[in-house]
Amino acid sequence: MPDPAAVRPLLLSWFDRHARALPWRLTRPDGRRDPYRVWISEVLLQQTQVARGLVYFERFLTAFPDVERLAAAPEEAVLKAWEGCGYYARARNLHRAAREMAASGMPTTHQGWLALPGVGPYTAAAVASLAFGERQAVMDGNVRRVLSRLSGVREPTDRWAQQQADVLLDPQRPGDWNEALMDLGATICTPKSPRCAVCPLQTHCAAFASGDPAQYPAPKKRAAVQVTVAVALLIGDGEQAYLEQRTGTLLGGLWGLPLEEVRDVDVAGALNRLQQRLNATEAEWLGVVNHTMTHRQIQLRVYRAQAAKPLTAVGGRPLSRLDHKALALLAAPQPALFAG
DNA sequence: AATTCGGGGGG
DNA sequence: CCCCCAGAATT
Repeated sequence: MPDPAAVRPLLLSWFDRHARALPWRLTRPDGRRDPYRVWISEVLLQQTQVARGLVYFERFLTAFPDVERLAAAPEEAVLKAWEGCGYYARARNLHRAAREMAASGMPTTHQGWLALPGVGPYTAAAVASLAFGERQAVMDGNVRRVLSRLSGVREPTDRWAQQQADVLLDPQRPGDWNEALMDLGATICTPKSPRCAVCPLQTHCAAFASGDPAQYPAPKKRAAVQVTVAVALLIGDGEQAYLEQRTGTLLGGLWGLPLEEVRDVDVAGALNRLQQRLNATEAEWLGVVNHTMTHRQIQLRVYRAQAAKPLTAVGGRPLSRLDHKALALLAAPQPALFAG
């Protein structure tokens, strides 16, 4: 653990010159960030890179400029704005939280924010410090890596990292300190090939002294990828189709083609269940779609059939990438061969 | 403490 | 192919 009194001015003066200009860092007259923008951006950036977050932030704020309009919108419109961004529980929780705020007011404290759905220790500390000036230290992937390196601790626990962050937090500029630590992690103290030569904390860093800073922290263990095979039925075409709203934790809230999971390698059985459920005609083979997610590999076998079901415009519903790929089997023209 | 939840960037 | 990303909720 480096000396906080020595490290704070070094990092903050670096931050004063090199802070990233980001749209959610718009500063209000009182010097603090706008809580709505901070909240939306923090949720958007959970497990999502900044470059990608920028695009969705723009989209989301155009659709829902303030918490009142977010609360007034139907959940499906919120998911539509979030479409393609992943971890859709974030969008559903954002919507629920907005409705709580519309009814009871926006919290102004760390504890108050923590009580909202989709707001955990990281997001509560970020909003409390950036928008309300509260002394709360954020601990995200960047901070964890920086702290691991400064102290030379290869396997930091969440508890350890949070305690380190709490002690290091600059009590005079808690919001700036938090952003500074994250900016350092994102632009200098990167996971691979950190740019130690230009790091303001180089002389205080145990990992730099070790000669191989990239070895800190040790990589996390990952769960095995689960392989899933499913059958989907396309009724309609690539633009007007019969869609169902998914429930449960996987892609919950999004819409997509009706599907049945294949068990015991019995594709025909799954297809039969699907046809019976929808009272559909004999199915025609369309093609296969492979979709990889972090922890799951889905092979979707897509068929086309006729059934007396209402068709809806695909573009008006929030769909996952998986379903967009399946619909593209029919919407896309056959790849042309070059002749001569 | 370990899993689960998307999708893409970058080595 | 691999790890990682301004994490949170559930088990």
